[in-house]
Amino acid sequence: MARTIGSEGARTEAAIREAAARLFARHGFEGVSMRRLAEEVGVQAGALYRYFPTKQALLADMMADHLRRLLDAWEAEPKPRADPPAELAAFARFHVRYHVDRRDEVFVNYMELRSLAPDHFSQIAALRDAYEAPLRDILARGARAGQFHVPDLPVTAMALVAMLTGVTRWARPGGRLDADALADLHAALALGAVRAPHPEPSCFTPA
Amino acid sequence: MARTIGSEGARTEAAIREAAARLFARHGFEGVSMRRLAEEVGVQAGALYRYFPTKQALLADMMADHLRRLLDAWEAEPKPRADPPAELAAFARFHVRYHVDRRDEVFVNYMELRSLAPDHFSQIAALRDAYEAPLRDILARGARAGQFHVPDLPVTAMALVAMLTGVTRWARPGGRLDADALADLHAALALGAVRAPHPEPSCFTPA
Amino acid sequence: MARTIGSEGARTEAAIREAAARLFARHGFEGVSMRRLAEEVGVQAGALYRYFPTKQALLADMMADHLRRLLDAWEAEPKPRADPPAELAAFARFHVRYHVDRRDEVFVNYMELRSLAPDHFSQIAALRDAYEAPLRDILARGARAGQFHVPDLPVTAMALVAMLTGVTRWARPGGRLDADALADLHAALALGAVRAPHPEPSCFTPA
Amino acid sequence: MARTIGSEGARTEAAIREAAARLFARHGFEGVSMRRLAEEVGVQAGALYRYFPTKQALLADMMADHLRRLLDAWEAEPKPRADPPAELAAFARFHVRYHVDRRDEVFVNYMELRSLAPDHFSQIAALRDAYEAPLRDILARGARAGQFHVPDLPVTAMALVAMLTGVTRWARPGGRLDADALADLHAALALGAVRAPHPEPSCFTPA
DNA sequence: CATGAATGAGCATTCATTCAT
DNA sequence: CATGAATGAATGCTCATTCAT
Repeated sequence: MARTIGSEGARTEAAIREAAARLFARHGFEGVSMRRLAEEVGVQAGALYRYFPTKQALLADMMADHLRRLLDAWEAEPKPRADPPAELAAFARFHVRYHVDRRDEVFVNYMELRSLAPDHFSQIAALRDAYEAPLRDILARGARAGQFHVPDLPVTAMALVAMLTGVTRWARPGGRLDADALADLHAALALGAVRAPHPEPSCFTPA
Repeated sequence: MARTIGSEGARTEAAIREAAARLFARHGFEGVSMRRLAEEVGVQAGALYRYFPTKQALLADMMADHLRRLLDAWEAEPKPRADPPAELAAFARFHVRYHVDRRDEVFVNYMELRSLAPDHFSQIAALRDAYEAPLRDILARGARAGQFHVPDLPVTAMALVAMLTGVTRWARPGGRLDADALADLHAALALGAVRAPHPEPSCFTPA
Repeated sequence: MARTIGSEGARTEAAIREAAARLFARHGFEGVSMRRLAEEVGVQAGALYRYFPTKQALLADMMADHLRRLLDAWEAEPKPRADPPAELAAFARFHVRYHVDRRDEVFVNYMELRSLAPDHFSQIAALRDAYEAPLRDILARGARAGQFHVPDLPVTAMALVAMLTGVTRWARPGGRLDADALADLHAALALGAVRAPHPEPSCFTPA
Repeated sequence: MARTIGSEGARTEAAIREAAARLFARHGFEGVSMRRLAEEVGVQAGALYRYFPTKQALLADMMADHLRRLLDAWEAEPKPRADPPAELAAFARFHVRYHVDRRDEVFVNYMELRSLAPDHFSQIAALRDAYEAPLRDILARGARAGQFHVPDLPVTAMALVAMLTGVTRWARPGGRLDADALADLHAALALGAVRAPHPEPSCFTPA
């Protein structure tokens, strides 16, 4: 019988990643043993080492993988251009929707930075910074245009990301609100947080 | 003859709490061994068990202690009354200042909930809920008064807490901004996030 | 490719059982550490846990195993029928011979009942009761036939077992008397202990 | 206020001995910690070391003490003289009654020999031997007089002691039979075990 | 591609014991 | 006479990892 493309091995590796995301999210990186992970996958512990040289490498790999897919997804997202408020809303909506759908991976990414050895850490930190760069750019352009009030760009960007990511701490699939509703609510909060406080001039000035 | 009040024992217990907060925050609860903790305190591992019956009990004790002191501090805080926007700003400023000054304890409290056994967990969850209750109350009153736009109260409260707490992830003592500056910046963001969007009527109505 | 049947694993497990019987008998269950046991077997302590999930389970397993083999051996023993004195002598001889040859296992079985958790305990107690049942049966039939004087059946059965088992406390292979001699001596004592006291009628009656 | 004769200290020491007998009997010497013992007595663990230099010394002390009191009690016991069967019955009755009333101490004495260091061990072994000497003497005289059938003196003595002591393994105060009933039953068994099998000569010889 | 057996270090916890007070 | 604090070694057990098969 013909083998599936990518063969057994590829399927096993995918199963390891999935199981690791689930277990690391629930019990923490240090709280999951290779034996437990192997059991979830349905192999012996030794077999995991065919796919990842160490437990730490598995974690770093998962985290980098997640961030790269996040960046790709943002690239692929249809986005408004040259309209910072619309862009910010789009970013917030995208961020919440993407994160709510991938709670486990996100949780691991945000919680287990401290479990990384220094060289893995800087690789991951660079990817995260790359993902947050467009947000800083949107805020900067909106501020220059007088649409946003951003007294401190880096702090504001980090505060918004913290708020938008916080949703993964409590949102559950099948909860009261679906991903779209959560995305809209958070987009409104993010937009409000930085909106320039006095659009009153609009009453009097032609501008 | 009576022992000196506050003798060795009390000092050792305090040292354990301090060292535990520091180490748990940096390496995670599961990432710190009792041996490592004892070394930091300057005793042998066995001595820790004179003060806390298990490692888990030490964690739960620290978390409950932190939350009780947080609740007490908020009680003691001079607060504006009957002015939701001012109250929200006060809450945000208090929260950021308190949290930035106690980064380790906060971090442990927000990260290690999953390390708690169920009964410890519910005790801690109740304390956290008690702390967030005044925020929900402020938002509710502000919304009723038309000062805030709060389409979903619980989600908004959690989003604001996530934003205000996020600062502990990156703020360092001696960083570019001091606690007061960070408090002001976050208070403005929080207020903006829920501020009712159209004060425009002021242009047209006499009100 | 299939592993050799009875490979390393099976040999290691057998070695653990043997070493455990020897060490538990000499130093008591609580007096033997898993490290010490592993050393005797020639492996690291952790390796023991591939074969027995806990130290307690190892003990219970050994005890149940011993009792099952004892029951099987008694089943397989050629026995006189319908002649209680001969049956009692056969039981006594069997018991002493079997026990003298397996001093360590017997000693552990009789001494370490208290080290068992309740569920393990009742399993072992049931097996012991099953082994002593035939003895009670022999005594009962002999008493009914007037061949034995048994004023209290359970007490007598326990007293006999205590006497017959006591030999394991001091008998050593290569001692003054071999297993058969010990068996005969104890059989005579047991028989005497319950023999109906007055065969005197033989003097006067023709019977 | 006048101190009780023997003062606090003597009472504490007695309490330690009592608690130790109870706990060692139930959980084994190695199964009882000095802390647990101290708790039972109502003092801190350190206080035990005022009375016994080590845990091992406490055990040896208890065991020697028990055997000395046992020897003294046998000395003080009113005994038949020059009538081996009556003497054996008296010994058996005494042994069972004394042992049933002091189950904990007896149990510890018989079980924990192996927990003794060599020098303590030989001291205890000598005392036990001294206690069993009269039994061997009775058997020897009875055999010489043709009243007993004793093909092997040391084995018979040990077998009888094993039988008579076995009662402590299951007898409970308040059980179906009281100490006297148990003593009588065991005396009859012991006597029967060694009684010369054929008193028939009495039929024919004037003797 | 995976197993089954094992290692050696480490874990949380408990121990008998000491000693200043 | 006793406590409260601590030690240092040991306990049962789990871990990430290795490797012959």
